Amino acid sequence: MSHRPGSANGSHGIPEATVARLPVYLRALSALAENGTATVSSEELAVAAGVNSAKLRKDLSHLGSYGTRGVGYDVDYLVYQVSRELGLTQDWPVVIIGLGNLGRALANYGGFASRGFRVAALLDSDPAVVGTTIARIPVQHSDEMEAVVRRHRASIGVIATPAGSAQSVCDRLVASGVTSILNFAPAVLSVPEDVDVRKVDLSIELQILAFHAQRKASMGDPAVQAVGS
Amino acid sequence: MSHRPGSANGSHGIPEATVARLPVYLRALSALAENGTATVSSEELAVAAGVNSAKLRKDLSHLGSYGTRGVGYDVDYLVYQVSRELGLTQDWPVVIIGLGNLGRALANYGGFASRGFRVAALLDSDPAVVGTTIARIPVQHSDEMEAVVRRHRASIGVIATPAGSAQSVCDRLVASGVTSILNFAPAVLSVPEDVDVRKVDLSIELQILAFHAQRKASMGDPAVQAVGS
DNA sequence: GCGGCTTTGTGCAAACATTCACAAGGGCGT
DNA sequence: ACGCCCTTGTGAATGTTTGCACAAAGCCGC
Repeated sequence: MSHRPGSANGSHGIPEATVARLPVYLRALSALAENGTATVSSEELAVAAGVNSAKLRKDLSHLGSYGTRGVGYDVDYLVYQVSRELGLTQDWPVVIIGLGNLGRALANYGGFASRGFRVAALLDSDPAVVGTTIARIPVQHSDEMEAVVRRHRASIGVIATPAGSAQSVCDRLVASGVTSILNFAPAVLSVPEDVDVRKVDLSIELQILAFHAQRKASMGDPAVQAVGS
Repeated sequence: MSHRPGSANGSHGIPEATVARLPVYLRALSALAENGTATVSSEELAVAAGVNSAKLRKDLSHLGSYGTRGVGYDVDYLVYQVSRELGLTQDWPVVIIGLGNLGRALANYGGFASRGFRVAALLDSDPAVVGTTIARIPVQHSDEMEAVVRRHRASIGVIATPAGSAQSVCDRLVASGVTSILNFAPAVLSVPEDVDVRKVDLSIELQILAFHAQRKASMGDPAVQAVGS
């Protein structure tokens, strides 16, 4: 990720940790709105989002003073403010590259389409897949990448290829003008300063779980407890 | 996630931020090992893992002094040490619940099986899916969850159900003895202290990308620059 | 064996994030 | 209009993470 160190807390800068939580708040708020709830306190929203209420208040305070003391936050208003801050009031065309099992699942994923994201095009290099239709969208050949990206004005690319092709696909996305990349391939991507990469990696998550699971398992183990003391 | 605040840097505690990076190092190391590389310097490994070399050295120093000054790290030895620390020298049976598009992709995901993780069982509540076979594994009914979890001694559960059923599936996993959960459903799960939950959520990642993309877009926009100054 | 070259491991300071605790402020009943 | 109660917004304290910069330490050639 290319975040300049000094740029985090500048004149209008929202801390990275806060940005990462805003989508969670937004989801909780949307659920409340659908529920018909008009206002919500920081404590209630914090519980729904699974965080501490002081943290939630500080996070929201970075967006502005949108609450009313003694009352709480107006749900609809806050949904709008958070959406706007996250840039979800505009349309984000997304291109998915790689339509194996995962890419197909992503293309069909409903939650994708909501909230301003729209799957604009699908690309793959396998001739057996090119030409087929997934989720009503035709799969085009990766060679068309640059033309497709420019035509759809896509600025977000999702890489769901095998690890081996991830970097070259990434390079071509960047060359086509994409500046935000969501990478599902188990590979470290190197990109220019101004391009953002976020990584989603099940294998890593499982390994982190395994670490904690092992620690929990060894807690009850007398041999290890003896060593630990 | 249920990490007691004080437990982070105890007697043998490895910082959470470090744990999250160990799998990345492990992957880079495995690639080097397959490549036939015998030793690697912190600088080389840091580049391969996409981090700063000082950070890498400090991370590794939490596991012990496994490097040789003036030389670097023995790749095979380090692979072993990191694997052991992460708990990957043992077998982790995993149960996947929910076999929609995503669950199916996960069940078929090859990288899953490597590194000690083994898909032990598949569960779904849809009668149309129960009884079918995915990746050579029969899909059983969710009602069998407790029996299946106990029979396979599974301690890791993967939730790939719709958001609506996630909490109830989670509760039943916990009741069956699962203490590590990887949640793909867009929902906040509430669990007891001793259960670890990690969340993987595309929608959130996309929203974070959108935030930064919007900021980048408004940087070049004269109107916004004027307001910023 | 010794000096020079290289790379690790780490003390320290700065940056960042979390949490507490409370003053400031707004609504509501009287 | 006033005072009480409730909840926000935030200063200050604490904890965590990062990154620099360098001393400690191993290898190699001579």
